[in-house]
Amino acid sequence: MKTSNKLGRPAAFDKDAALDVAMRLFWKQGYEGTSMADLSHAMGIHPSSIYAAFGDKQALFALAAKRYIEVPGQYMVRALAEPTFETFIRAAFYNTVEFLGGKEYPASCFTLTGSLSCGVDTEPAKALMLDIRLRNEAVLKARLLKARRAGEFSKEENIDDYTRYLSSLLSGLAVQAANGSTKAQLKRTAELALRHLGIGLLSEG
Amino acid sequence: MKTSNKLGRPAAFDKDAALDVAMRLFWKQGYEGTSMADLSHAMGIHPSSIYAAFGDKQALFALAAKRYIEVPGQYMVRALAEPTFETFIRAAFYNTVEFLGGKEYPASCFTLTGSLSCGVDTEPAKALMLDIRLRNEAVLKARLLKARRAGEFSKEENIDDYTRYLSSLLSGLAVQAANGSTKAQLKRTAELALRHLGIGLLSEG
DNA sequence: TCCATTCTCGAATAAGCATTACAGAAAGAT
DNA sequence: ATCTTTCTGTAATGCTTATTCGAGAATGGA
Repeated sequence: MKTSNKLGRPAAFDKDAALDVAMRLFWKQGYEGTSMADLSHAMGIHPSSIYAAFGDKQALFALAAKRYIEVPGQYMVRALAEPTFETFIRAAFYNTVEFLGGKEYPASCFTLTGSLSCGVDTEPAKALMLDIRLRNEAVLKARLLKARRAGEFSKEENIDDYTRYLSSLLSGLAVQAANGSTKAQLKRTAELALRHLGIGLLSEG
Repeated sequence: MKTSNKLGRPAAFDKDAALDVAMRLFWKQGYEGTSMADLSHAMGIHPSSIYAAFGDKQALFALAAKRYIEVPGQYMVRALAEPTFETFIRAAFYNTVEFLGGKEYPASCFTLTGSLSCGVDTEPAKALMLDIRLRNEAVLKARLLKARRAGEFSKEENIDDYTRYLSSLLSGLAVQAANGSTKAQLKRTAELALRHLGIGLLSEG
């Protein structure tokens, strides 16, 4: 597993690039729909080298999920950098539309397509996806609390309820993407959501 | 496959009851996560009897999906019976919350957990789930058109966009249910959605 | 009673699955 | 150049998968 070792034969493949391929395949086909043979073929690495470099299938999936969070999943973190509550919400929806409707990655969201349901013996994968979804909700909630402290968010509103509502709106967009919505359609759906939230339209994109 | 035949040994199991069990298992574990051995065990029928009665796994899944539409999936059809647009929307959200939060069936929606992603050789199952989701959107759209004709729905609003927005709101609730939301939490999320749609609160339930 | 039909059940099939054992190859260190 | 370490690729592992074969059991009709 050590990559910084100078002894021995060097690996013939780029570990990050291979992990990126695995992430995309899990994203597209889900944990159960992706076999080690599929992965070996797509990554261009023989199975035993995959096991040597990443561990077993579940470990590889966990690493793919980690990469998902750190690379494409950063779209929500970028929205968090927005200074005000309103610009944050707008950026959250805008970035989500870009993310879901873009061509660089499979449509829909890794945390849903990765494993929404599964057999009893692959539940760790499902639990991992659930964990990420709940973490994202926690991040959203923290931002709402910050907005409340800044006086940008009504004290009448229940933070937990509003968090779940926002989360469900964003998940809804992910399902729309899985349904085949184009980026333009996703954008108009997001615009409707923002309008009903009482927040202005998306900026150009 | 004929059930109305009077000749030969009669089946030792109730076909409808067995199909109901299969539906619930596919609903909970998804197409790929459910093996024929799982089904055989849960249905209490030996594999060859399943093949004789329902055909192969994909055919059984299709029959389970048909049953889903005709029995638990009727919650949206019941909402369609509401006389006005506003009572329809309210009933749609209320019934969805009852459906998702109830204990009779697995949490979340069959059309998502059944197969949202899959390997290349099980794509018919995914396509079937997508087809049902798109049919449900079409039903929603037809109701919106009716509401427009009745003057209950603004002519300014784009019907297709509004349909997709409603659909994404309801899908979002299904993901919330999969995330572990209780019925009470789902209800409050739905209430927020209705409030932002400009429609009154849910009636008691 | 005997026949025709259809179901049940255990066993078998062939393919695919995740995973690993092993032999050889490639590199840096000495 | 040799040694040690680590990677590569082939082939095998044992298990699970969906599906079917064939023998026996159960029924209604003649």
